[in-house]
Amino acid sequence: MVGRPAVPEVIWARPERAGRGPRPAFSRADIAAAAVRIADTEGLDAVSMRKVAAELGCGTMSLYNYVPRKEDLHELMLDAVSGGYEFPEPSGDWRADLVALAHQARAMMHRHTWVPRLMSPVYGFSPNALRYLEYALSCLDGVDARFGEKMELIAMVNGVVTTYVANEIATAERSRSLPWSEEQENAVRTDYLISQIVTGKYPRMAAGFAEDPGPIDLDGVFDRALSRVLESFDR
Amino acid sequence: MVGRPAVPEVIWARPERAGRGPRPAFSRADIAAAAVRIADTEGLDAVSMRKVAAELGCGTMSLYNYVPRKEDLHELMLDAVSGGYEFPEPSGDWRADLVALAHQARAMMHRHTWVPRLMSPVYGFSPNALRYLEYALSCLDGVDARFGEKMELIAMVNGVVTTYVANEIATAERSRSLPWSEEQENAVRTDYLISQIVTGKYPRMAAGFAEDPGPIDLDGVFDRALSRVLESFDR
DNA sequence: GCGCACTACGTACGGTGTACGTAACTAGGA
DNA sequence: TCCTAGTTACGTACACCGTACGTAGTGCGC
Repeated sequence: MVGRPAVPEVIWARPERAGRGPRPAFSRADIAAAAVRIADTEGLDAVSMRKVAAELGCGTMSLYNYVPRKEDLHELMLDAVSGGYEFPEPSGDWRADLVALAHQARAMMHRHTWVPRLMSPVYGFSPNALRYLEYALSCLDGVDARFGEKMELIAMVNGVVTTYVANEIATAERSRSLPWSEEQENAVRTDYLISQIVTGKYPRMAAGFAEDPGPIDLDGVFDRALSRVLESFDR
Repeated sequence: MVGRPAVPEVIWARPERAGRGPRPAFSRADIAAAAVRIADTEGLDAVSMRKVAAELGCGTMSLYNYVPRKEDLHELMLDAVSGGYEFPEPSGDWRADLVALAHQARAMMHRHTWVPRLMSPVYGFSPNALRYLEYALSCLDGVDARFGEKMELIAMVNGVVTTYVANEIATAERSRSLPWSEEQENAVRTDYLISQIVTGKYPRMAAGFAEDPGPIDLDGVFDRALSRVLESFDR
C-alpha cells in the first residue's frame, strides 16, 4: 500500500529515506531540480506530475512516493531556489543589509519567474525559508525592537519584493503560454486603454498619460518602494 | 462559426450585444454574478466553465459566445466586485481618503476571498478598475506631485492591501478544498515548526517565539503597514 | 530466513479548458 | 419582402490534469 496521508502532513517532517524497502532512485533535490528546470523553461503551468516524472525518467505514480501531493512539489521547488541565497556577515547597517537581501530575492525571482506565483504564507517554513528568516533577524540584532516588530518589517520587505517582481514579470510570463507575442498583447491593451481615456470619463488618467509618456524605470520604482518601507521603520 | 479570437483581445473592447443574430440570453453582469456566486460559496477553483454554464442554465459551450477564454471570465468577476466601491467626495485629507479606500478594498476582499489570487497587473483596466484609479487620483488632487509619483503611491497602497489580505485569508481559503480542518492543518504545521526551532539551528526564531506567544492582531498589522506606506509619501 | 514496509508503476476515474461542427435564429441590405 | 450573413446555442470530442487503487518486486530489521 502506498503511504499517502489521510491527515495533514508537512513534507519536511517526512524523512527522505525510510528504513525498509529498495533505496529510492531520486533525492528530493533531484525532483526539485527537475521541476525547476521545467518551470524555468516552459512555465509553471507546464509543471505537472507527469512531466516531472518523465523528466526524471520514471513512471508518473512513482513520483507520489516522494511527493504526496502536487502542492508539496511546489514547496520543494521554492525551497530549492531559496537554497541559492548568500548570507554574508551582517554589516551593522541593518537597512543596507536588508536592501541587499531584497535585491538577492528580486534577482532570484527574475531568474525563476514562477516564484512570486507560488509565494504564499502557507509555505514559508521550509528549511531554506527558515535560514532566510533567521538571517534577516540576525541583520536586525542591534535594533531595539520587539520580535513581532522585526517580523513585521521582514514580512513587509518580502511583500514588497514579491509584489513588485510579480508586476515586473506579469505580462512577460503571461505571454509565454499565449499564441501571440507580448508586443501584440501590449499593443491591444494600450489601444483599448487609449480608447477609454479619450472618452473623457477619466480626466486625471488622461492628463497623466499626456504629461508623462516616458518608459517606466522598473529598477527605480522598486528601489524607491523598498527604501520607503525601510525608512518607515527607521528610528 | 463561433467568433473566437486568433489575436489578442480585451473583453471590454468587445460589444456586449452584436447587431445580428438571436438576442443573447444573458448579460455580462449575469455571467459575472453566477461566477462570483460559485467562487464565494465553493472557492475559486470550483469556478469552471461547465459550472458557470450550469449555474446560468445553459450549455457549456454557449458560454464561449460571451466569454472567449476563461481568463476573461476572471476579468468579469473582478470588475463585478469592483462595482461595489463607494467613492465619496474627497475630504481634502488625502491620507485619510486613501486609508478609507484601502479599508473598502480590504473589506471587499474579505467578502470575496478569491480576489487577491486573481489580482494581477495584467488586468486592472476594466471599467470599474479605471473608475477606482480615477477616484484615487482625485483624492490626490491637491498634492504637489507628478502623475508618476501618484501612481506609484496608489500602486503601493493596492499592493499592501492585496498582500496583507492574501496573508490573512490564505490558510482559511486553503483549508476549504482540503479534506481536513484548518485547525488540524495549523496544528501539524506548528508542531513541525516547533520541532525545527528546538533543534537550536534558529536561535533568534526560538527566542522570538518564546518571548511573544500572543495571538496576532491582524487589523493592527494591516493598519500599521498601511500607515507606514502613506507616511513614507508624506511631505 | 522471514515478513513487512517500502519502491515502482500501469490502469482508470472524474475533472478541466476548449476546438470544431451543426442547427436555429434574426437583423440588414436588395 | 425575402435572402443571406453573422450570431447564438450546444453536443461531441480531444488532450491533459491530479491522483485513487491494485499489484508486483525489493531489501532492511528482526
